[in-house]
Amino acid sequence: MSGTSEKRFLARYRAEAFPRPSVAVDLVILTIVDCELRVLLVERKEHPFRGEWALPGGFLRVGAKRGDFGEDLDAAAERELREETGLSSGVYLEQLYTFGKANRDPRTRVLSVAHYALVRPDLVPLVRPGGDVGEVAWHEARRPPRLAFDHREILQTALARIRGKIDYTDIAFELVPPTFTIQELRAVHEVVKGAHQDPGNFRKRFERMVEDGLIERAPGKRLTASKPARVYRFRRE
Amino acid sequence: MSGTSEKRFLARYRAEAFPRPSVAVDLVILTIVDCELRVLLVERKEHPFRGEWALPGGFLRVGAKRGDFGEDLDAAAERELREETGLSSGVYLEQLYTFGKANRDPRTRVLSVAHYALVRPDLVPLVRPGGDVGEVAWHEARRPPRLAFDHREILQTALARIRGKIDYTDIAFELVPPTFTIQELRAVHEVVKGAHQDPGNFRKRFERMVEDGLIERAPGKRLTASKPARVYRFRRE
DNA sequence: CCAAAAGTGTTATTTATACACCCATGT
DNA sequence: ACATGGGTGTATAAATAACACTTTTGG
Repeated sequence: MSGTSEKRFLARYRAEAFPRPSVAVDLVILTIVDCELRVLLVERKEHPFRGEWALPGGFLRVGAKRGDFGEDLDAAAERELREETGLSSGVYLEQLYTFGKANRDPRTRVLSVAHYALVRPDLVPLVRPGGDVGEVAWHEARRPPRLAFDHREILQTALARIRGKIDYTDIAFELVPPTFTIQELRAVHEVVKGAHQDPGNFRKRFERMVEDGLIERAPGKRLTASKPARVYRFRRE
Repeated sequence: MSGTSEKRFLARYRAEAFPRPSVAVDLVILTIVDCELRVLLVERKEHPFRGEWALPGGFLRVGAKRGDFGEDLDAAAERELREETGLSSGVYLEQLYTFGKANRDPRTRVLSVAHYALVRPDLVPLVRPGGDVGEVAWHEARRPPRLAFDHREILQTALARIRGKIDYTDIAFELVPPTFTIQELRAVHEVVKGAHQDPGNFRKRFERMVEDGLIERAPGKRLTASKPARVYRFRRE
């Protein structure tokens, strides 16, 4: 398969012949706290956009030496997530879109391969902003402050994505604790869609998921302001 | 907004400090001919994978000089599409996914920002493979030949994408001529989903789209092997 | 007792699925 | 005349939506 002429070609290949873009991996890290969608933002310590809020992210590591090509793209996203939150597992992470307007970064040509992450509310207290950065905080995802670069557009794209996926995928379960009540799951749908969900009708959808084996009863009850509610858990296959 | 300290920072910024990946824009160009999903492939003239089939594509153009940052990512995709097919309008083009395994290209680190395009069957005869390349041909998308790089995975991803989108978007209309019969649109659904669609039931869905103003009657009839069929057209808003 | 939220039920409308059948046309 | 495929109808099941109601708890 790999003939000698191909080997010779590769040995002679000059990778530096053409200019290349930098590639950033930016993260839209979302959670729900107090029935509000929140996004994790960092304050920029350096130019450009110094002092403004931005999505956490970093550059894709590309090996410098021959034979070392660096890290996989999805590994870079996981590394960034770990660096920014301290969380290394139990977080849903998915590639979102690649943003590539030529002048989106004033420094040089930078492509942003944006990803989004969904952090369960029970993990939020464990989030430990990574070492070197300055201010890090959760903000209202729907009313973010002024954002650096095209990060506002990236955020909007992420919100549109989860809104579109919540009805036919399992992502809602990434935004509730390991055990949850019907109302808690309904609250997730309401927050993500930004629309009221009828409790009775939602219950029917919920019960269908139980029948289908997607959800199962969990022991115990959840104490609320009134009548305690039954708790369930998502059955990961 | 852009203070003098920021201007100084940008003036001093050394873009070449860290190694960068090459960024390719690869295209999954699909059409339907004779009730079969087809993908446009090119034969590689150079190493690596010389002589094997591959998705058409090329490198993102990044400006070399300061102040010239090159072309937008979506402009690059359109340019590639034009170069490979000669078609400059009337073709649906959408970003698919960015593939970034570190060793997906044996030459050097190359990210592939894959896009997919849908070419209406009436435009297929107008396709003029661009200048310099060698063999170019339509292949069965479901049974492609051996493909270079990770292009098989990219193709599969594109097929999965259109399968998932055909029921709740307008992409089916990108795979029929400007005017079409109910059966022609049904054939598109059957080919994309790979499953039989009941003619009577599909007609009901179709009629609902007519009521909703999404589709309208077009003058004339389509001659078939038997009774001539009514033709319709998609109403672009 | 009472407010609040959990949990249940009713009905109408729309949509999906399976399938039987009529009708116009070219050969 | 007849096979072919266009065009139509019917019955059932299931999903969606609007909304009224009962029950169980904490205060």
